[in-house]
Amino acid sequence: MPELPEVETIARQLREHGVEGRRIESVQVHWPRTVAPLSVKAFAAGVKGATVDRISRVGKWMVVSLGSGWSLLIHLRMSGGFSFTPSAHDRLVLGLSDGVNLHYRDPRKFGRWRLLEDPQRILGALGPDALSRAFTLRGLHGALHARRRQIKPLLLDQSIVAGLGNIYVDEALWEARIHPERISGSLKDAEICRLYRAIKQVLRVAVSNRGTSLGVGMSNYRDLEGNSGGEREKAKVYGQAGTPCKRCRTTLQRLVVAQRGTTFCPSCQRLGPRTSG
DNA sequence: GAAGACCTGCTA
DNA sequence: TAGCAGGTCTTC
Repeated sequence: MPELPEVETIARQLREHGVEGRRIESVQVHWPRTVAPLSVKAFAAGVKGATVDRISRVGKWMVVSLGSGWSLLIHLRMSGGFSFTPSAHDRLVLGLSDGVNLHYRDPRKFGRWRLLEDPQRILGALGPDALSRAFTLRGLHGALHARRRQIKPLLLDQSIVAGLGNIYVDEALWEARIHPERISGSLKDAEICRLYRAIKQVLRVAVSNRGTSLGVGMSNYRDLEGNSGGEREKAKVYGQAGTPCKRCRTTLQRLVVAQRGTTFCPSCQRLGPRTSG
């Protein structure tokens, strides 16, 4: 489910709901793999009694800094989410001070909670966060020209830039008019510039819309208020194969790039030089 | 790189 | 019933 904008939305809502400052009084783990490689016992022992100091986000990781000096790093993967009320797929429940229960649900059980003394052990492997100042045009240019890889899988690689997933890569490439299979090292300066701006813009708009919802297949993204997000309606290409391109009216096409479903405009996003016109 | 593994739920 | 899904990790 979540890419950068959804994780950002959830982190903000946890803060707005006053989770920061609360003490974790109880821990229930219903799906032990969620906290692997720690045992449920070790995980609970490390978390119980700690205070939630700060909730932030790096890439797709939610970072919960604890009063103990340790950090809880939460990755929602495909279907993780939070609620203050129980639901069918609760995998972990934190009992907070003042009787608040924070329920982590995750139907597909891919999500992971890591308890670490040094969060850099995980965050250090990430590239710059796509919405941070550390992600620069120069840096993107260098990363693209340093390799010869298809641009889409490169942008999905969290060690290059952190936060993009399948939806926003397709959206950004459409916005920048770049074919998803273009080789990174072949992109011209003007294209890289368009791409850089498109990534920032697409993510900023999505954050201001409080994240996205799939609608196709599993529409289980819900923010803490139970809203499904508004970005879906505004997707320019994701999930829109077969409909006209919003820029040129050409029918959007679907293909598979690096094993990921991909939608693009065959007219706006060309692989090679135009053969005519 | 590519394919499989990890999982469940929804749609065709 | 098969096939697909917003993500990563491991193993060829």
